[in-house]
Amino acid sequence: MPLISSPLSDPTIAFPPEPDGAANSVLGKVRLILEAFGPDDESLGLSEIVRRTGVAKASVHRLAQELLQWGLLERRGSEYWLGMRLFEIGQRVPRQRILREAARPFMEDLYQATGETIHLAVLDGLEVIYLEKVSGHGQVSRPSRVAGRMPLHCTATGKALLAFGPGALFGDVVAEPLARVTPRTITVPKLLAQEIQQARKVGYAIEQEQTRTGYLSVAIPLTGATGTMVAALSVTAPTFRADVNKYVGLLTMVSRRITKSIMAADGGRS
Amino acid sequence: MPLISSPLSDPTIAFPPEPDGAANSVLGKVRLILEAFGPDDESLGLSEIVRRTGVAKASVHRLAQELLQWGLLERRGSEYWLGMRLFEIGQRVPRQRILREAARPFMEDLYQATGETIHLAVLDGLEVIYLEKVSGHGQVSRPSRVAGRMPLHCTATGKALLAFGPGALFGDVVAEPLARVTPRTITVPKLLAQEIQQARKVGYAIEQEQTRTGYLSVAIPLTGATGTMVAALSVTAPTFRADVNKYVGLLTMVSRRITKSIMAADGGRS
DNA sequence: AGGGCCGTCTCGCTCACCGGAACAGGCCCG
DNA sequence: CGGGCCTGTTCCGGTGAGCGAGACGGCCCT
Repeated sequence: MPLISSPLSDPTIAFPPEPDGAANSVLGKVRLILEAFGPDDESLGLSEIVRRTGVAKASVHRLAQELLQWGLLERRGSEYWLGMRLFEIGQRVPRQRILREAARPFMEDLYQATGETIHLAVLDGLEVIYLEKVSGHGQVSRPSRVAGRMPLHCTATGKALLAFGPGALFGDVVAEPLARVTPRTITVPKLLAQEIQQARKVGYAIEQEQTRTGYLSVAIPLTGATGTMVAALSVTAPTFRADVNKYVGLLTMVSRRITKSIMAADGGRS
Repeated sequence: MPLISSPLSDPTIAFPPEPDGAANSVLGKVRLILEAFGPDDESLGLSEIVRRTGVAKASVHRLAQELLQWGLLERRGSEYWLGMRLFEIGQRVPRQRILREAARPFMEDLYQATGETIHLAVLDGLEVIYLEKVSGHGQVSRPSRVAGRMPLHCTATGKALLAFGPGALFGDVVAEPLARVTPRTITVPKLLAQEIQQARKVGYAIEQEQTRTGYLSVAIPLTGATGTMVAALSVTAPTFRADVNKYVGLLTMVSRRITKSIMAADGGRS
């Protein structure tokens, strides 16, 4: 909303880089345009994009034409949509492609054996990001999404990553206050540290109604060729019918197989 | 390989726009850089990108820094990788997200009922592009990939799209010679037309060893809210154990359910 | 017919971008 | 050892790609 910090001052006097996120480079504008599309937006009109980005209308129009030609945007009527080519390029990203291709069939097995939701997640920044999800018809109100992000401290996959991932991670996470997601979410660093310690001991992480009331999750780490932690695999089930021991058994078995599969496919990196 | 058309001439004398596909806009360069990463490339060095794109090294370097900051590229050592944010943005593309989210659980059902590979595909240009794939551990040599492309005339999903998609499509496809993928691939437009006609009559499309020897596929169209064709769903199985009638039955049942599900979720568009 | 949206297009100024060239480090080979 | 040859990185002056205020026409409301 605040377009310019001080409307009276000559803009040339203001801080040249303009402290807000906007950039005056072409790429900066393109970034603003593409990120103007929220996770739930289907399409946006040109003026709406102008409103959200703060970029001049003529510029948005010009850049949109070029993005259209590339296929990063598509157009129906006078509405812009994120284009298929974005999906295509996104699927090439190796950090998700390799893991996903290796884990997919095993996630299928897990789903068949449990009938519950299976997640594959990796660490990105200080959050987990879901690479893949296998689930049935269960209709919860706000379901998790592929490529969706979640905090580390309230998810089973997040705890697994905290326990078996980079050592400095825990410190960074508790540096900021831990968000309360449900009444049972752990927001005290000390308690979280205990859980992580417990996870290290038993080899898996667990979360009960800390992400969604009525559900619990069990997660196990996946290690890459070098022995470094790269991802986590989890089963999520309604608490009333969850069988934690069963899940742990299945996950440990599958985890070994996936690790072996990754090492066979990938030479050594990552 | 041919760097400059005539190595002796002063480059400033050469055609200023350089007739090849390269663009002299920032976005054009960025496109070249991102598309320098082939489907199987994991990482590229800066010089390799320069070689593939033909963009000046200083420019690639500068743009790469900016892409790095955005997260579209990542870096380990001195190698560039396509970055996680690309995956994230790609998953927001509505044309795949909506369909995929609606179809996912049903594809799971199909897989459980058949044990065979299930594909979800849409039309993009004159090819099919796979939005989703559910399969087991079967290790074929060159497996299909999510976001991979295939010709329309040799795949079951492609024929379904030809039969129930836009009317002008067939003409565009046969305008160019039909590539032979296996010995059984149909390369004669007349024969293809007959198959399409047959598909229209029975309501599904079939393909036997026209994409891969030893395998057949059955596909069914999925219609959106407006009644327009939007996608196709298929079962692929080794010919020796394939049960076409069973697949047709399952697909027709599931197709109706997905269509209903899409209409419920999506208001009316697409 | 007026006011408010919308998308489109023009046009001269100017600053972001360009890219040749120089630089620093690693590796192999003579 | 030193001289190629390969990396990735940095500098810097010239310039044209990109910029955005503003004008314009179409559409839907009052």
